[in-house]
Amino acid sequence: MEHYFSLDEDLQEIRMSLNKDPHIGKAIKQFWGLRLIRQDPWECLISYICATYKSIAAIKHMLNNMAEKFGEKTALDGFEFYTFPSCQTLAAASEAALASCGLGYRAKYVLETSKRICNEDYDLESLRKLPYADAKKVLMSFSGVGAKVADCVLLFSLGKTEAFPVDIWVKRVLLNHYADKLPKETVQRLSSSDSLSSGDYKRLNEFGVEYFGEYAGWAQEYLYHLERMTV
DNA sequence: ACCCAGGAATTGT
DNA sequence: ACAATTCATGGG
Repeated sequence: MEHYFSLDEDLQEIRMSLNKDPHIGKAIKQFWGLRLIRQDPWECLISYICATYKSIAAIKHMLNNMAEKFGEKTALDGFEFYTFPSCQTLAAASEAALASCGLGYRAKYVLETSKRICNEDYDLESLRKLPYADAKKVLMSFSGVGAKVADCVLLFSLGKTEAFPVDIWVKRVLLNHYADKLPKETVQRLSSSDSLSSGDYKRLNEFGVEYFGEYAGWAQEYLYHLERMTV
């Protein structure tokens, strides 16, 4: 349990190294109790593949559906729940059955990635040993996994604290509070467009990693939560 | 009915 | 390399 909530990390050092400006200072102060979870990489990978271009409420619904349909029913302290389905189970599922959980076009990605991990008996934990950039390339070779999903898995499951996932909320943070530190033409393009090209993702991601350093992922979480509370 | 969502793959330039 | 388009579905 301590491991799951990252309670062994040196929070003092992390907070100090991240406190580079008043805005993140405010976020750190407001979310003093924030922890990074360490999720199982398989569950994390599939969850974030499903999460692409979906609202958080809809994501919860999808994952519940998948667990009820493909997971195992277990009980703990009299509380019943369903485990997250194994890659063998999902690899054997039909695309239609996955789609009916609310996955839509993501069903194909989940199926392809499940089959590959199952067939190759791929151990996602082995990515821990690779440097951030190398592990990211491997993850992005799976179906349905782009830079954002890869960064989430690296941060939440594989201990890469320098990973800096850029979703629409982090994009808003950077535009609203860090525009003066970004290239002018990038800021202009981002504020006039709703989507994020792969090139601009890379620019924002690299800004985060360079500006906040080896704990950029923690910075992302502080900023993300502040932005969501502020709206 | 309408709008957009913790983006990625595909196609066009 | 980079920009535009498409993608299926649910919750607010």
